[in-house]
Amino acid sequence: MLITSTTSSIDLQAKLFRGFADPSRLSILDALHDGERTVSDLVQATGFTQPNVSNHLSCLRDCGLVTVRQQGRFAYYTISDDRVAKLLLLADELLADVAKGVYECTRYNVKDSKNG
Amino acid sequence: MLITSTTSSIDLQAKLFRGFADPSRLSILDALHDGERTVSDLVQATGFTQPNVSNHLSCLRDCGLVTVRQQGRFAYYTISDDRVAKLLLLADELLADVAKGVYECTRYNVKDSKNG
DNA sequence: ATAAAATATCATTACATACTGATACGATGA
DNA sequence: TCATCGTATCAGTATGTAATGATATTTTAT
Repeated sequence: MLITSTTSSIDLQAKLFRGFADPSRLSILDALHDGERTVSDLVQATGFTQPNVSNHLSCLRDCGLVTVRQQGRFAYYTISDDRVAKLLLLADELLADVAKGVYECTRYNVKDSKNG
Repeated sequence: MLITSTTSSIDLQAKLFRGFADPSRLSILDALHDGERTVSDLVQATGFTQPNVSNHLSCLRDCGLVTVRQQGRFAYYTISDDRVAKLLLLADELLADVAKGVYECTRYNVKDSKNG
């Protein structure tokens, strides 16, 4: 594979950010903030359906943002890297100043993560 | 508006990350890294069409990630906040370790930002 | 006044992806 | 062995959004 198009750093970055660009996944990451949780824990914490949670987890796992520890029929998920939490924190800080603009931005409409 | 559903912090965060979750917008932000640029500059730097660049810029502007300075018929765009660059840098660092997983993640397929 | 340049906006189209319901799989306990 | 639990996977659907081409708007130059 010589002349093939290498996936640029920018494309990977975009893909990484997509991992964070969904309220469901953010809710899950938020629920993982205090330590490892089973899928059922996360289902209960978020109110999402179990397949939905599992799908998002598999996405986050593939991207290396969370890791799994299998124990019996339970799967314990954890945030894999401190920088994930760091990134979320930095985003929150930035948001504190630009929240109004983000809120009013009509380009994309994120549906409410709660009371769907 | 009393009983209305307040947009949660998580929804806003997701929306903010969406601003970064697109290769075109990242390319534009990347091109803005060294200072302010006109729309034409960005069109040339990225190879995207002018309406496309303008659309993304208006999105980034609404979200407060870039600011504009009008001068004659030119519009000079700048990254508005240091933390935007900081966030991108942190993402790059994280990516250095999880890139393989992100690359192999099949959940979403970001199309190549170059050679479209 | 006219033409050209720089930018913004609009409608349309095509595609990506989040969600759901059904189901399969593996592990545990009776 | 059988039933149940926890989790993963799949196909189908609906929706959101990025890109395009056309056009409007404002500014500068001749």
